[in-house]
Amino acid sequence: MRPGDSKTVMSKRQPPPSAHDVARLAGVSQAAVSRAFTPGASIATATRDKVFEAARTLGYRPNLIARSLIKGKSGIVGVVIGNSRYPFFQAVLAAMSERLSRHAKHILIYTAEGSAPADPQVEELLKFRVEAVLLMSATLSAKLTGQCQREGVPLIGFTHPPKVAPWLSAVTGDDLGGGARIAEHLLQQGYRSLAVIAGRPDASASYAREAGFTRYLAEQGLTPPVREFGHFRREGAIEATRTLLSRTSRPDAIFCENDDMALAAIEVARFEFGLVIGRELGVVGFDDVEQASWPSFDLTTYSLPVEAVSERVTALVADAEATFPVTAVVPGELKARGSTRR
Amino acid sequence: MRPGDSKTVMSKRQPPPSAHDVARLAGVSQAAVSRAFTPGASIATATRDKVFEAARTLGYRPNLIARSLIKGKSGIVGVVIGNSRYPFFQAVLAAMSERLSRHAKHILIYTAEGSAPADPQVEELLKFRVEAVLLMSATLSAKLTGQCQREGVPLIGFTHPPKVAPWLSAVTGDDLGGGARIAEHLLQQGYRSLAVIAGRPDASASYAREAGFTRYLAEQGLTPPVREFGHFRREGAIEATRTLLSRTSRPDAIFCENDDMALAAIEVARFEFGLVIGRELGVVGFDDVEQASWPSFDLTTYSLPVEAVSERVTALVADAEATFPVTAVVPGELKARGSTRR
DNA sequence: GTGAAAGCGCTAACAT
DNA sequence: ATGTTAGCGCTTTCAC
Repeated sequence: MRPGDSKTVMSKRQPPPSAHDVARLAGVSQAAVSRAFTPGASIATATRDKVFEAARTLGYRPNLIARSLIKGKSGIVGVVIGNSRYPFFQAVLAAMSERLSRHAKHILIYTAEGSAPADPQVEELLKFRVEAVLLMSATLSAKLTGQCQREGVPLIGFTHPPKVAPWLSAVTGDDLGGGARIAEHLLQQGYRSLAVIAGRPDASASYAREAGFTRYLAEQGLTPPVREFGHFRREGAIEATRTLLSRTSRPDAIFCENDDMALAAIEVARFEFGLVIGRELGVVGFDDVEQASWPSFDLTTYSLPVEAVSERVTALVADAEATFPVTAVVPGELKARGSTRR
Repeated sequence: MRPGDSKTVMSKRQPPPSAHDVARLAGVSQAAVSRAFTPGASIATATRDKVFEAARTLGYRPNLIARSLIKGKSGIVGVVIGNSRYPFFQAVLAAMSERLSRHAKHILIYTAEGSAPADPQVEELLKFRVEAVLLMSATLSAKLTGQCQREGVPLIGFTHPPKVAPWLSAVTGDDLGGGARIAEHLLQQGYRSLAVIAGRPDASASYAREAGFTRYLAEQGLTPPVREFGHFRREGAIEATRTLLSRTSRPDAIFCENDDMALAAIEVARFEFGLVIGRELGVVGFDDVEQASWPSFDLTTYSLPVEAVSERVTALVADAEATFPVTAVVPGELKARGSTRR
C-alpha cells in the first residue's frame, strides 16, 4: 500500500485484469494463461498452477467477449417470449436457464408483447451472434427466418410456433393427442354440450389442440363444438366465457386451449354465473401450470411437462451437430381434477 | 447462381458478412462502414447510403461482440432471479427487458433457486463484462460483492437484497411504510389478534415489512404479533398457516410478507379450516401480483408498482454516471380488497 | 510444453 | 469526410 505503488489494487474502478497481467505476474507468456484456462490444452501442471495462483491474486476472469469474437460463437442463446405473463413460459425459462448453464451456455432474453412478429428482437439477438434462437409464443417473418437459416442459426419454436415455417424447429407438447384425450375424458364424465375457447387462429398449437379435440368428437359421431377465441389470454377468455355462458343453449363443458384461459373461465362461471364448477360446468385447460393444481381451481388439464420440454429444447440448442429443422413432440398426460367431476 | 460463383449466397451456413465485406462491395474503407453504423459519426450522406445499400444486399449486421470488446462494455445487464416462480419478478423482468432495449441494453439471465448465494451466476456474468448485475431475491457473498466493486460493476439488489452490503444499490418498495399501513388497515377493520408470516430471517425486505408492521402496533400499545416464517414461498406459507390456525388462540388476521404466501394462506384457511376469508380471517399480502386481484382471492395487499420499480432499476443501470451505491424506495399503496372485509 | 505472432470484427485516434 | 493504423483480450497456428 505504498504511495508509489501505482499498479496495485488501490484505486477504485480498475479495468478488470487481462491475461497479459496474469502472464506477467506468473512469469509466463500470455498464451500460457490462455491454455491454463482451456480444458484439455497442453500445459504442464506446474505452469498451470503458477497461472492459477497469479489469476487468483489478481481476480482474473477470462473475458468471454474476446473468446466469442475469435470462436465466432458466443455461447449465448437468444430467447424471445411473447405472453411473458404466462407462468408456464416462466417455468420453462427457469428450467432452461439451469440446464443451459451446465453446457456453459447463457440466455439473452427479450420480450415481445403483442402479436407482431418478433423481428426486431431477433435482429438484436443476431448481432450478438447467438447460437440459437428460441421463440416462445412468438412469431417471425419469413425474411428473418431466411436470414437465420443463411447464418446457420437454429430457430426453435416453442408451443405456439408460426403456422408454416421452413428452417424452424419446433418443440411442442402433444397437442393433437392431448386434445383428443380431453374430448374423451369429457365424454366419459358425461358432458355432452361442449365448447372450446381457442387460442389464436394463426397459432399451430391452437390448431392442433382443437383438431385433436374436434376429431375425436367427430369419430364419436358428435357435432363440432361451439368455438370462441380467447387468444391464449386471460382477458380474452373472460369475454369468451361470458359469451358462451350467455347462449340460450349453454354448454356444459368448456375446453380452454391453455390454463391461463381456463382459470379465467372458472372464475367467470363461478362468480358471474354462480355455477358450480365440475357439476354444472366442466372446465379443462392445457399445459398444467402451477396454479391449476391450487385448490381454488383444481383444474383438469393436459400436462406439458416442463422438464421434458426444456430438456428437449436444451438438447437442440446444445447439440451443435443436430440437423435442422427438427420437430419434437413431448408427450403429456391428462391430469383429471375436480373441474370435470360431476 | 453459376457454379464458379464461389463467394455468393449459394452455400448454406456461411459466416455472417463482416464490415470488410460490406466495404469492398460499397467501394469504401472498412472504417467508413463502421461510421455509417455509428450514430453521429462524421460521414457524408452519399457514403452512408452506399454502405447501407451494400449492407442490405449482404445482410450485414454489426457484430456487437466485437464492439463490446473495444468499448470494454458489453451492453449487457446481468439478472439473477431467485424464486423464479414468483410472478412478480416475472413481471418486473418483462418490464425491464422492454425498457432496457430502448437503451440498447440487453438482459443475460440466470436463475438461482435455493437460498445459496448467487456467486456462481454472478461469476459467469462478470466474464461477459456485464454493465450491471441485478439481484432479484438473490444474495451474494461479500467476496464477490467486493470484486464487483473493484471492477466498477454496479450491483442492484431488488426487493430482497442481502441484509448488509457495501456497494450494493437497492431498489425496494416502501417496505417499512407498507408494513405500517397494513397494520393500520387491519386495526381499522377491527382485527385484533394479528399474526405474521414472515419471509426469511436474513432478508431485508422481510425485516422492514415486519418492522413497519410491528412498530405501528407498538405505537398503538399492542403486543407484537405471533410470527412464523414462510420463506417467501408458497410451501412455507402453507405450513406456517396450518401452525397459526391450529393454535388455541387463533389469530383473526394474518399479514403475509408477500402475495405468494398470502394466496396460499387463503387457500389453507378456506379449504382446510373452512374459514370465511375476510369475515373470519383477514389476510393481507405484499406486492400486488396479478393473482391478488383475481376474484378467487380478492387479496388485500400493498402494491409494489412494477412500472415504477423497473423504471428505477433501468435508470440505475442506464445512467452510467450515477454514483453508487444508491438506495431507492418506490412508494406503493394499499389495495384494500375483500380479504380484509369483515 | 511453451513463446512469438497472427488475427477474430470492430472502434478510435491520427493523418490527409 | 475519409482512409490508414493500431489495438480491444483472447485463441490458435507455428516454431522451437
